[in-house]
Amino acid sequence: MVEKDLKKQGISRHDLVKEKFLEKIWEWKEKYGSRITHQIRRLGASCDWDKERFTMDEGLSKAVREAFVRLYEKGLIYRGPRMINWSPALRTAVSDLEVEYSEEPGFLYYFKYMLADLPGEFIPVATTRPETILGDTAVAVHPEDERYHKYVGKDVLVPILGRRIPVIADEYVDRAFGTGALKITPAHDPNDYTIGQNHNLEMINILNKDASINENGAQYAGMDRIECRKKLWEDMRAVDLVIKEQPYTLNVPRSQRGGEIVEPMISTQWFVKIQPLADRALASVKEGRTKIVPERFTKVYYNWLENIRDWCISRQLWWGHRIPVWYCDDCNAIIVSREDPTECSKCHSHNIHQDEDVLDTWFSSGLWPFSTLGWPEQTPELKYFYPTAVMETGADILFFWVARMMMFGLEFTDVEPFHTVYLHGLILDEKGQKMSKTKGNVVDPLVVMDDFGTDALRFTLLVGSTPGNDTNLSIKKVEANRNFANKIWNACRFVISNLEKAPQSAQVKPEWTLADSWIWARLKTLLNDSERLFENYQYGEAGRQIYEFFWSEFADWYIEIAKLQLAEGGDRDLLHCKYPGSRHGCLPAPAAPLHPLCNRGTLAGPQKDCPRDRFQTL
RNA sequence: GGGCGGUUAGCUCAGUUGGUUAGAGCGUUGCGUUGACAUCGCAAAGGUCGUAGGUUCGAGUCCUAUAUCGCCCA
Repeated sequence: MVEKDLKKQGISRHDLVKEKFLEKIWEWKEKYGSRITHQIRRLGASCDWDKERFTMDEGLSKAVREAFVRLYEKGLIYRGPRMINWSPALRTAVSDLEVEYSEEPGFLYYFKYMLADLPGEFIPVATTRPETILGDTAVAVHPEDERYHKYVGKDVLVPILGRRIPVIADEYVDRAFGTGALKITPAHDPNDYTIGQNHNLEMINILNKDASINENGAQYAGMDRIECRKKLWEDMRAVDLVIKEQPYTLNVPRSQRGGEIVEPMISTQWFVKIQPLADRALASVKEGRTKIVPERFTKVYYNWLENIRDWCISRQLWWGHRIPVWYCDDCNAIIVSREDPTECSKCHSHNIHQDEDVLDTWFSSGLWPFSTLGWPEQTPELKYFYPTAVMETGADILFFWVARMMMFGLEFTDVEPFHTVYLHGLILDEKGQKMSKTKGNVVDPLVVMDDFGTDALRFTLLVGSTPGNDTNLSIKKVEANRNFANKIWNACRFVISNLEKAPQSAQVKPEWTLADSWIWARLKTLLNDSERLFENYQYGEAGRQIYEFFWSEFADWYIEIAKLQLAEGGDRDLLHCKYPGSRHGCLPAPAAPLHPLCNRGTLAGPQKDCPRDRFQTL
């Protein structure tokens, strides 16, 4: 976000010195961080605000280091060249999860791979990214493909560059797709990378960090990849290597943050060997120690963990937790340490420097349930608050966050961080589009609360949807619920004012009328039902039933009847909280289950007009 | 390619062990109300619950197929 703001002013992060840039980020954090907490407070969240934590806090940094070092010592963190997703604009690696794919129109380019030693003969090959030809190190065909069988083991020539590369046979090749022959660019395509490893192919990186062509691209060096695609294709056409272009729908990988095209590249990065962690996280849900609500998400969770790949945790950014690794400039030792070292642990040289990279933000977030409580110290807070009970979060970060908390929780504490994960859907804008800082279509809850009140918004958000399903935020709905909040308020006023008029001390328990008995029975049923629904995480249904009861039965009927009863005079138990020993109170009763749904009306409102104890009869 | 979700009243959506005339909000129509509430009340119109089969005494709810929209993963 900060980089975007700067971009509007024509500044890139790389134009600023690092300190200046970090300063800007802290400014942003102060501004928006406080706005977010302000929103949450206004929504009436009952939090212990003294325990607020921020990812970059001192205590969390300590936990991050501890976690990194432990994983490293256990052999679960390693550094090495691997296929990663490279974001050219941000100039950093991003994880698989941060890449989104979009279908876009493009072309399938057909061209000739000339046989090196058989003049005039060629293998036709199709590709969607011609510029990657510069990094080709093989052509693959299916082992049983009769068309190309005779060429396996021979060499072909890379167009323009003239490098000799082998023709190999691999069952991965789909005979029906394109020409049935596949060019292999192990350094710039994940599938080719796998094939390249299996066949011990050379990997030729052809891209610089800004996705321009590097020196391996010979005369194309320095061109942007898209420009190179055009130029190379023209040059190939000039020497009769082009067969045809065919319109084709591409699946383009784009960065979730910036939106620009992500390039698969070989790069040296830090990774977490994730399999052992994933196995435990998987087992605890399978064996029921942690439950996911709604249940259908367990399948999604399984599927992800069962097919997980090592997690690339290093980012070439300036903001974040620095990787706690130092390199010795004299003996090349790698020092991984909880404390900043001053000398090389091997040769005691003082010529050491820290790894420039920072950690993926989700690395620290994954430690959240215990890093915020002082871990690795066995603090009283940690003992009391860990593990917690219910983790409530958006379904969209099941992988990013929930799965990582599960994995890290089990790895570092041997206990699941929570017994239940409740996933809500997304609050979408009126058109059903995801709200995001990037898109700028965010509806500020503060504005909605100014217009309709906190309770109206709370009630709408909690009641207006069904677990795990997305909700379009409709102002009409907020308006309707504002009317409900108003109804509660007025009903409360009526009851309270009549309580004040009632005899101060009724001596005998008054006779119940039919209406009294009816509303009491209904209330008991409602309380049972709503409690059951709350326990089953069906907040929406609970809210609807309470709404229905309060408005259609309590307000429309009981209060109307009560008016008649009051007019007759005498003691009426349900409106007489003051009767000694009475635990009945029809107003507070429906207010109790309403409290989590709209706590301004049920707490702040009545409290103002009426002593608190009247609302504690349940 | 695999998986998940939606498809219910004019609009936006509820409806979780299958059970009497399928619900709400908004909108529409009519009537009413000067004491909790006009940010209101009462009433009405409006639905073959995507389609086609199946299971069952009974299906919006379960099964199979299919259409269509959306999301996730590869």
